[in-house]
Amino acid sequence: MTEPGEAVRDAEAVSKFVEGFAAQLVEAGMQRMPARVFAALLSSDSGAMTSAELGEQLQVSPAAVSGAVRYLAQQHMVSREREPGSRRERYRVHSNQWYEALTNRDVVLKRWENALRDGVEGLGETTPAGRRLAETLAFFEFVERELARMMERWRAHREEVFGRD
Amino acid sequence: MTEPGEAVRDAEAVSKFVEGFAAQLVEAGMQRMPARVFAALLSSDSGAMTSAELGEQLQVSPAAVSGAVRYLAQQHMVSREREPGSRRERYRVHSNQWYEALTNRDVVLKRWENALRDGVEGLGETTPAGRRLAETLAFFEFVERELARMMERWRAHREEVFGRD
DNA sequence: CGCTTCTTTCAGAAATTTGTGAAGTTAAGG
DNA sequence: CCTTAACTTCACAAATTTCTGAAAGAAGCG
Repeated sequence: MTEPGEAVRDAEAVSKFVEGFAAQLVEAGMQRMPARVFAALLSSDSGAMTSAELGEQLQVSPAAVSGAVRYLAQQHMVSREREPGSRRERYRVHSNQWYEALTNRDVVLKRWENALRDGVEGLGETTPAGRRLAETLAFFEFVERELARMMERWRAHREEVFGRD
Repeated sequence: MTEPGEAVRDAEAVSKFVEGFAAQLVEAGMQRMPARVFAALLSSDSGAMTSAELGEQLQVSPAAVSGAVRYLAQQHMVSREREPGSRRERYRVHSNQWYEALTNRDVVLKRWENALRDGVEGLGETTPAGRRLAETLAFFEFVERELARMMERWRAHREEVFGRD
C-alpha cells in the first residue's frame, strides 16, 4: 500500500509533466490534444492506456481521444493494440518507436525537398534565386543522409547505456 | 528587355513556389504569414525585399508583413537591414543563416529536455515511467550533440560543393 | 524643429481550429 | 442473431488565431 499522500502527489506530478511537456510540443507545432495524449502515455508506468483512462485523466471526451490517437498513429508515435477478449483498445508508446517516429520527420523533409526542386526548375537553375533554392535543397538532402546515420549511432549508444530493450 | 511572356511567367513561377513551399512549412507547424514571407524572400533574386515589396507580392497589409517579419527575426531566419538614406527597411535571408537558424531548433530541444528532466524528478528515476522519460531525455541530449557535429560537416561539404560564400 | 515617409501597435472582424454531444458503426458474447 | 460495449464520425458551438484598417510612433530630410 502507498502512504496516504503518495497517490495524490503522484497524480499531481504526472499532471504537471503532462501539461508542461505537452505545452512544449504545442509550441513546436503539434496540436494540443495529440500532445496531451502523447505526454500522458509517455508518463504512464506501463506505457499504455485505454481510451477511457486517457479521457478521464485528461478530462476530455471520447471523441477527442479518438481524434488525437488517430493523428498519433498516423505519425507512428503510438501503436494501437486490441486487448484480447474485449473490445477495449489500448494505445501504447514503445520506448524506442516514438523517437524513431520523430526521425520520420524526414517525410516532412522529403516534401520540402520536392517543393524546392519544383522551385529550382520553375525559376531556372542559373538565376540567383534558383541557385539559392538549389543550395537549400542540397542542405536538406545532406541532413537526410546524416539523420539516418545518426539514428544508427543512437541505437548503438542506447544499447550501451540502457541495454537491449 | 525581357521577351513579352517572360516577366509574367516568372511571376507565376515565383508565386507557385512561394505558395507551395509555404504550405509545407505550415504543415510542419509554422504560421502561414511568416511562412509566405520567408518563401518569398528565399525565392527573390537578391535575397532581400522591402516591406512594401513583400506586401504587394503577397497581397497583404503592411501590418501583416510587420508581424511576420518580427517572428522570423526572432527565429533568426531573416535579418533586418536599414537601407541607408531611407527609412525603408529590407529583410534579408542569408543563404547560410537561414538553415543555421533551422538548426537553432535546439532551443526547442533544450526546452523539451527541461520538461523531461522535471518529469523524471517528479515521477522518480526508479519508476518505470521515470525510466522511460530518462531514456527519452538521453536521446535528445544525444541528438543535440550530434546536430552540432552535423552542422560542422555540412559547412565543410558545402564549401566543397558551392565554394566559399 | 517640423514634415513626410515608413513601420509598428492595437482593437476588432473574419476565418479557422478545436472539442463536444449525439448518432452511427463495429465486433464480442450471450 | 441480438444485445451491448466500445470506438468513430459528424454537425455545430466555442475558443482561438489571423489579418486588417486606423492611429500612434520613429527617423530621415529640408
